Amino acid sequence: MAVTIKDVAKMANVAPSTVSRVIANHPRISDKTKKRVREAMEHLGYHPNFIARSLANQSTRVIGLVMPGSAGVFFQNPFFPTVLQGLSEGADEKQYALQLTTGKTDEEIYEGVVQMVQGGRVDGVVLLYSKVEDKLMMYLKERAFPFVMVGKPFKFVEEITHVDNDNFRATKEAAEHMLDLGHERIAFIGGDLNLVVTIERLLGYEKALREAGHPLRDDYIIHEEFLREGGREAVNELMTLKEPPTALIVADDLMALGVLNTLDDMNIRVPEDISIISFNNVLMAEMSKPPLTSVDINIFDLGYQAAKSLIQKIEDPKEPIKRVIVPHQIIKRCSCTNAPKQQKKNP
Amino acid sequence: MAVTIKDVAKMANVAPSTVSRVIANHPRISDKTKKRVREAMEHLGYHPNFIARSLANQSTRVIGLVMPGSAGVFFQNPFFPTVLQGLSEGADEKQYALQLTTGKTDEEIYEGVVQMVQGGRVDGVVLLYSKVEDKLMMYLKERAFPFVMVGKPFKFVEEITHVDNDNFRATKEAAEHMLDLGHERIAFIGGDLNLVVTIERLLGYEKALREAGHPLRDDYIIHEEFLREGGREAVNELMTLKEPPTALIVADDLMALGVLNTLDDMNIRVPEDISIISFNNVLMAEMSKPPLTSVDINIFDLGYQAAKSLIQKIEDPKEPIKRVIVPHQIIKRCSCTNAPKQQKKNP
DNA sequence: TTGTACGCGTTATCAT
DNA sequence: ATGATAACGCGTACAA
Repeated sequence: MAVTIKDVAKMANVAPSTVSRVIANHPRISDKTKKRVREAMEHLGYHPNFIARSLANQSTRVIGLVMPGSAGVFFQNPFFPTVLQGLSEGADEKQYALQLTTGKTDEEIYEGVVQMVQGGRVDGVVLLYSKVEDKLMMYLKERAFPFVMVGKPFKFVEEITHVDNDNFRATKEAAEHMLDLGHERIAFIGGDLNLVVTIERLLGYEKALREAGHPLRDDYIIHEEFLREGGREAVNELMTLKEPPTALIVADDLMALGVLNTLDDMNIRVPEDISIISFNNVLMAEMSKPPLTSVDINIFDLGYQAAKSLIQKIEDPKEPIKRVIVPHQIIKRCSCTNAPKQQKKNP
Repeated sequence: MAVTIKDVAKMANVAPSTVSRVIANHPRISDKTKKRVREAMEHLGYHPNFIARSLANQSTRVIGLVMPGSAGVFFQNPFFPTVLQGLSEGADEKQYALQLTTGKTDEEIYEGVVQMVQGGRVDGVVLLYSKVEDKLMMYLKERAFPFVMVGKPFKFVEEITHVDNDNFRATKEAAEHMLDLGHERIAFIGGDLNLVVTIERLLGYEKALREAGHPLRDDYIIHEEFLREGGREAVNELMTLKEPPTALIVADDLMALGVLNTLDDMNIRVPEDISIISFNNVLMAEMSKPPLTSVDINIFDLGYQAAKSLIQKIEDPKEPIKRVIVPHQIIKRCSCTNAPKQQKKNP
């Protein structure tokens, strides 16, 4: 059995409560006993028991992390480890620990989080995604359990503390970058339409084109959740249109890498034949050939701010709803260039 | 305040202990009361409190995950999310939760783990790496606290349950693959020499060359922990040797990608001018140009088996020391080809 | 400034 | 088959 507060008390000739107070650095304990108690702790190799402490305090200093149901793709994307790093740093600063939810299906995850929450395992929860209809979010909201969302809530934007980029504006700027380069035929390759981020980005894209007076073409908008061959056909289709696009806005670097591969197979050169800009600016973006122009969304910060905000909310329940917008910035590399003077049409 | 076992007891007109027994599905409780209690639980929306349960049981059903100190690079490597997925699945099956350690420096991490362990936050620990002198490992070993290591322990191989690949053999096979293709000038680019995996792989490489009767050349062995430009110079140096290698064994796909880039800048073609084989077979390996021949080490399984083994050890302390070797296999793609007939020398 | 006594929500032992 | 009671280790009114 481990050494407890009582053992320390006995050794220091004080009451257990006194030891407890020393641990909490209670002000009105004489320096003399403080010292004596600390020596006893040292001597016995005492370490406070978190579990007992949690039970007494009704607080665990643990934050639950919720991954989306489609964890497979989520895990593979460099986005995940990077937010995690941010969360880790934010949590660490305030001495919080991070706990992961496991579970494959949405239903399993939901159950897991309910256990976590009702079981008192965690003081708060971070939702690492934002999707359109989210039962889990509604559950947390209704119970008024402390949580923050990474991404923009689909509903109740004003009522949910969240950390997000301005994806609408970011994508608008990306499109405008292409427009500035003289492109007119700009296509959009987005991800899962159930994710709010996809919707926001699509909207930004559309807005930019509309403002520039360009028509929105359905055949220029693709949605795939592909990492590997998935989007091959889609890109193929896109590029064999009568009027193929001269510029591509791709919602994710990883997807862009796939697109790059497909394009290469089709003997279409980047950026000579087609320009590409993508999102996230992960490590691979700069290692690809050509290096990708990418919108850096500061993923680490997303995580860091999320942790910070959640902890604030946990520690002060009166903390108001907050919306943190993490800045983005276009990192220009080599995958974009001016539009060809006369835009070729496929025969 | 949440609904407790007592509330349920009151509602069902039984003692709290009876409710507890119903939860545990104790055999000698009449079906009638079982039903009555369950109805009450349902009605009140009762969820057991994990913390209280942990305190009473002296067990948390939580597994602690320890990342290496250089978490930055570790996080960026696709290795991490993939083991994590395996761990997650293994833990989930047995209803265990995963908790991460935070902390930047080795010292911080050490302290964090000690807190976790002594504080009773976790029932066991997974070390996600194996390095040469590991204070933390010694600590766990000496306390006889349940833990497993992903990778081969540097010392006490027989005394520490671990999950690993046969990295020695894997690398030997990789080198033999090159030898079979007629290569004689084979270089090795490894990672951090403090990691046991690096050592094992180096040894396997050397063994293969020695068996083939080829000399070991110091200038053919490089160690870098680079993801980006880091290894640029090293590769440059290697390729401007009087007798540059015709084949490269790279200890990590991500590093290989960097090498590929450098090579491209130097106008050295893969595989025409030089063959490359690397390790891990992560997603990027098949998306690169050319697609990389890579040794698949079944990272997911590494995690899955680690979780399984740890849980066994937690639940049965008499469980003997185990060593789990996860199989590997060479995935042949396009980055290797026959050695050039007459090996060019640089002028 | 310090000690006493109780509660946090469960499980487990010992009765009945 | 079930109930009372004592842990589990700590925090905290309340008392002294």
